[in-house]
Amino acid sequence: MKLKSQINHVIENAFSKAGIPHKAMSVSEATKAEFGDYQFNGAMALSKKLGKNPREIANDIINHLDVTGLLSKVEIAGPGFINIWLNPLFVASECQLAVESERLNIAQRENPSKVVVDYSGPNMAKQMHVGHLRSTIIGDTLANLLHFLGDEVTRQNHIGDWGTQFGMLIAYLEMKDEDGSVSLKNLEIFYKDAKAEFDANPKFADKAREYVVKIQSGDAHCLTLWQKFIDISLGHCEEVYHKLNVNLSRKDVRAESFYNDDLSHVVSDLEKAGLLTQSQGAKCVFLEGDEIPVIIQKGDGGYLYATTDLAALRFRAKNLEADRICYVVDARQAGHFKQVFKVAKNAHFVDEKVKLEHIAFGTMMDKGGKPFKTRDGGTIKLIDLLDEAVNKAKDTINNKEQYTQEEIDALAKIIGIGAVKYADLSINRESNYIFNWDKMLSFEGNTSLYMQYAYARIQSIFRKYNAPINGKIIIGDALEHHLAVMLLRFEDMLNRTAIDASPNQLSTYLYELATLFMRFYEQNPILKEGINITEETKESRLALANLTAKTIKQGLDILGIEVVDKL
RNA sequence: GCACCUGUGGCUCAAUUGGAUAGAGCAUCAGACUUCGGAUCUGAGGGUUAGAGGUUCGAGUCCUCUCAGGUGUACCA
Repeated sequence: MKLKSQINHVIENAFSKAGIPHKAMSVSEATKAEFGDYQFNGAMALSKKLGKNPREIANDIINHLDVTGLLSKVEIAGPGFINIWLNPLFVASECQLAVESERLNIAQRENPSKVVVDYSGPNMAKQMHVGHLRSTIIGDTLANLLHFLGDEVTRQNHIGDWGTQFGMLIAYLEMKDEDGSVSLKNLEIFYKDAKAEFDANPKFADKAREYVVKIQSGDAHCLTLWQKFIDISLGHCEEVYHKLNVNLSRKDVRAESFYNDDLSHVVSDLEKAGLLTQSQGAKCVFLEGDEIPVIIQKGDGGYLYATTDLAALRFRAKNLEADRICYVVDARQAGHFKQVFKVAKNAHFVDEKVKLEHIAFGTMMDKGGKPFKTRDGGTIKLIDLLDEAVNKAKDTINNKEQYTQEEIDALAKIIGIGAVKYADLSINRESNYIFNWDKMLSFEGNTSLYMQYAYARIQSIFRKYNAPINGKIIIGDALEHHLAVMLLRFEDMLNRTAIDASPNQLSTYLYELATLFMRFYEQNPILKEGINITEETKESRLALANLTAKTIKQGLDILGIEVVDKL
């Protein structure tokens, strides 16, 4: 439920009844338990505008506050904070609605947006490495989240399948004279071998250059070779997506080559709009305030990154009719996107009201805090990282449950992949990322395993109980109240996370929720032998545990992390 | 040179976008088990939020300067 807006509504009513000629600002979650569940800090801000003492204003507000139903207590504290306690009966009945609802009583958007999320974008000439991890899983999480909230999401995998290097690669594939299934097993080696041949053999180099032109002009033989190469390379990526539990498939691929035919139109349309300037032989757009222009067409007639991006932006805005376009790309390209977005709007390729967002994430650093260099060979292939994570997870499984080898494999996959994803998704995406193998594969503290464990414990209780869980939720003590309010905050948090496109808000929430549940569970036993609680209390606690489990599962599901009933 | 980003306990990160006494995890130390699953829970120590000014009822958050690090900076993507 949208808890905040309900409380805000009550405050707004008090504002109008009290005759305060201002819009009420939103309440926020209380920073401490002793301050209640929510707090309203607006009285201080209004003090100057109204020429009144903030405590007086706060008093005015609470005197006109309709506390029936929703709230149980309000209090003025400090300079004019209004502390708000929710009515336990209201909290209980809302939790009840959530636990009985298919989607935890979370509303689908009334006015869904059409959102394009551009993420992953691997280069077909190379194997995916650890640097591709962030774009892939942050983008996937964002797409999952927006979809869950009811937006119309289009995932776009803007793969790099076009450019001069492909002439060399397909010429080499042809030389190898096989279908590629052997030679393309390792793209790094294939690329290196092709490059060596290119440097050593002038005849081959000529052919490679010739093939570049031929692909671009639509030569059937070369296009067949090229298609074969792309298929195999894309197959490698799909293997990674599958292991990563990422929702990207072929239908989401809209490659660079897709926009190729439109590039000349981009140039002519910019020309018509009077935005193009010849400079040093190239066709450029100069933007106000920028020293460096956006180069649209090179001196030799070739097109650039920016040209393709403009074509893609126009396609997404006009053909896909997007209201919001999110680019999940490394923060180092901030300047590029700032410029391209501006050009797209100036040229009316994209309507002014369309939101263009660069969902930037920090650079991958090594342990010494230096940027991870892709050229120095030091890259770790993504697929190897994932396999390592799964192997490491296998070692940590204490085989109390007497699993079969097959079950262990399945479990290790869920734990290991979850750990890798969570390690990444739980940190603020904008800060630089220190790549640390140990931390990434650790299963202690704030990791996905903690949430998975909490979930499994709850399922274990249900197995023991072995009866339908449909009791009534009653808030029995402060800890239960705290847990229940946390559960009701889920929807507000998801909406905030969607606006900011910051998965770490979701992971922080889940960790807090799981921690709170563990405390609740230690303090308030449910089925423990020898305890003396009423049947009502037991059923209420079971229902709260059930809602906790459902919420954890739903949250992890958005992050693309699976849960299991037994660990 | 110019522009942008970052700087929070020993380490890795939070901080509801300007709110009350800056919170977690790891590590360290001390507790709780014939476990409703110990992959857990309870507690302790550890901070002048890089530094100096400023704005205001109130600053880790906004402004200015300094220092340190990172990134970008015309035909690669």
